[in-house]
Amino acid sequence: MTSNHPGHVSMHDVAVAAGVSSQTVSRVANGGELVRPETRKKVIDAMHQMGYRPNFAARALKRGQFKAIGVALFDILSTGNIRALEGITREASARGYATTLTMLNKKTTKSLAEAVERMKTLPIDGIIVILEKMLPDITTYVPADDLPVTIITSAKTTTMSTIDEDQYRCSFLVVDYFLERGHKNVHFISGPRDSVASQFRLQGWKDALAEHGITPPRHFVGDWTADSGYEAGKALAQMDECTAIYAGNDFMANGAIQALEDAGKKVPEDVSVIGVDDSLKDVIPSLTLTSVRLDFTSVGRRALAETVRAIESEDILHPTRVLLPGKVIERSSVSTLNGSES
Amino acid sequence: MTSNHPGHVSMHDVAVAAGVSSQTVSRVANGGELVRPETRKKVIDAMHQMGYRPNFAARALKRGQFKAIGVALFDILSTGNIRALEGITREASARGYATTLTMLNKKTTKSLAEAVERMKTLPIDGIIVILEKMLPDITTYVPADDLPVTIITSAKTTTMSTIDEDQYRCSFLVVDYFLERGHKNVHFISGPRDSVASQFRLQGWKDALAEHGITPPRHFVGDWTADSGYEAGKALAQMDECTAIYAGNDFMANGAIQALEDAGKKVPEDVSVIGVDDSLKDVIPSLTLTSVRLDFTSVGRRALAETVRAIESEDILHPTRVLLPGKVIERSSVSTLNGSES
DNA sequence: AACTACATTGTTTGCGATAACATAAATGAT
DNA sequence: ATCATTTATGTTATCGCAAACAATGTAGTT
Repeated sequence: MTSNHPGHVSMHDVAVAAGVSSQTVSRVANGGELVRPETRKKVIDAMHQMGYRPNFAARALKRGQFKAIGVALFDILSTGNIRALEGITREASARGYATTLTMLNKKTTKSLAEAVERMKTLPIDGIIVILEKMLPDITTYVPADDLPVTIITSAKTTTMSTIDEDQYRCSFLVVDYFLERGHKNVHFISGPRDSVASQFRLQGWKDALAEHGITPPRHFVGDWTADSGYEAGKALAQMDECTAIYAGNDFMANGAIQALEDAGKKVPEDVSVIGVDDSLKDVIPSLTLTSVRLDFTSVGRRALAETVRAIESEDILHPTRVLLPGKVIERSSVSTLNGSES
Repeated sequence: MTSNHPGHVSMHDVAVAAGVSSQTVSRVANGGELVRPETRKKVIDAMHQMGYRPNFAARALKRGQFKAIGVALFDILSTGNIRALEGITREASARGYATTLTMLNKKTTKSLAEAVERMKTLPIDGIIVILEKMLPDITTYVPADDLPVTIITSAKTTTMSTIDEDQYRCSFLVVDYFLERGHKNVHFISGPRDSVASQFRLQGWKDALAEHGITPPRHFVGDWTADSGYEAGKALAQMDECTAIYAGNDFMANGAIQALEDAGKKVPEDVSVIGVDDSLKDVIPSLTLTSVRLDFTSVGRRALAETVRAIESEDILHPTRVLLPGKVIERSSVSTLNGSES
């Protein structure tokens, strides 16, 4: 070892051991063309024997590329974000990219901008931001153009590529599902106001009902927890005209169901309920809750694919906007009412 | 820009613009000592104006250090693993380290060894493996000595540092909690056999009972899901002597409770239940389930701290083994029996 | 004035890998 | 046999940064 980094075996070391030039070692290391089989074998043997591993920094310095993507997220404990992260990591690994994680704290556009700047000093070629929370002024943030940035959010912006579940259409899925089964109206328990997802679903719910000439009733605002769903459910149980409840996630749906049953209403006989996330399969035995499954893993995969596309493309690409549709997973928390049209 | 990496501004570029040598720029960039305030200002102005950011690869090549930790995990969807990952990432960020993620697929020691080898080509200075699943021959795997490896597992090995929740003592916590409240025996619904956590908890449960001269009853083996807990609960409901159930996680506990209630037994009046993970707070309204909270976030933090310690220490450290105690979060799924000693 | 001590800046060098070019050996064509 | 072509290998230069060293300047001391 001639290096000043103790313990590291360089190409030159291998070259000396194999009796060739370091360029030949380089060729062998990179799936070399034009190396005689015997030479190759000599080099490979020397590599193994000396425990050679290419130095990432040197390679990156020469190539100007890291083969790595930085991922920034605000909240790692939410189901959707983790699934997205999983999708990103798996797709990245399949494409030979590594994934570097950064946790963000404050949910402001300024902190996002700072985080992106900080990430640019990291060994990465592109950035994916998982932005569940609403940043009202996200549209004003224009990233520097030297590193592709993809954002997982439903918020609209024309300066970066975005991708997400189609939160807006998710509400149409649910509303139509209820209406097709004879329900006359759909009550909504939304997530917190600062969630992008919530805002789009709220609008979608209103629009979906409006499309059928139905006036949306007052909606409830929860905080994603079962307890907040329970509160809403308690109030909804008093409203006799309420036959269909659309909850922003399964936790709140579960809370609402509990409240309904505590108030003597049966699900789905008296009131039908649909949640979102399909997250309770393992948690509740013989689960009956019908739920919209949003495929966040795919969102992650697509986000990564888009980022890599931008990295590997020569010229600057137009920002794209992709929205993936959800899917109703049918169980038995929805009943069909008499006089149904379908 | 003189570089062949289009868009990149190098120290030299800044140096020319500021009318100094690139070494002076370097000094300013690294919290420079010995630079005259005016010179520093000139340089900083030039940096900002030109949008200079240090090149990570070059810096790493020179320093022989990446300031990054690789994290390998088999399963990103389990609560414990995510929390551990969160702890690692936050602690890393606080210490100026980045976190690079790798997903493993097959749960064999060989695949672990391969993954570690592959990770060594990444820009990282140390490796943390989150190893929830049992690898029977983990003790035989000796990592190469050029990169510190810390493993999050309860399995014992003398070749690497390990850290985990004290799964074994977790059972003592639960058993003692029940016995102190007058229960004469404790039934156990364990997780799957290939889980390290399960194995240690099973042994702990047996030993804790034995310490009080109690013969452990037949235990049930679940798969972490509520449905498997329900099955066990159905059987346990038939056993009149069963007053206390220790479930390997909250999902199975929840399933068991459902089964007990379906069989006409009340919780906690007839049967008391304790789960592990404290993971249902947001999921079930007015949660009553008493549960052991394992602080996986701390495990992650400690794992990172240990890895960094090994990296930054000059000489090779002895592998350490750390086990963090859990804590019973009291709610109301446990009743005190008549004739209790305490 | 001569000298020391230190503050400030510049120059040289090399980290490890590889692109670009140069050279040498082997093969084929006429 | 001679020259063109291909194949196989070596040489040089460089990516951007920072350690080590060198060179200057400036202030304080006697």
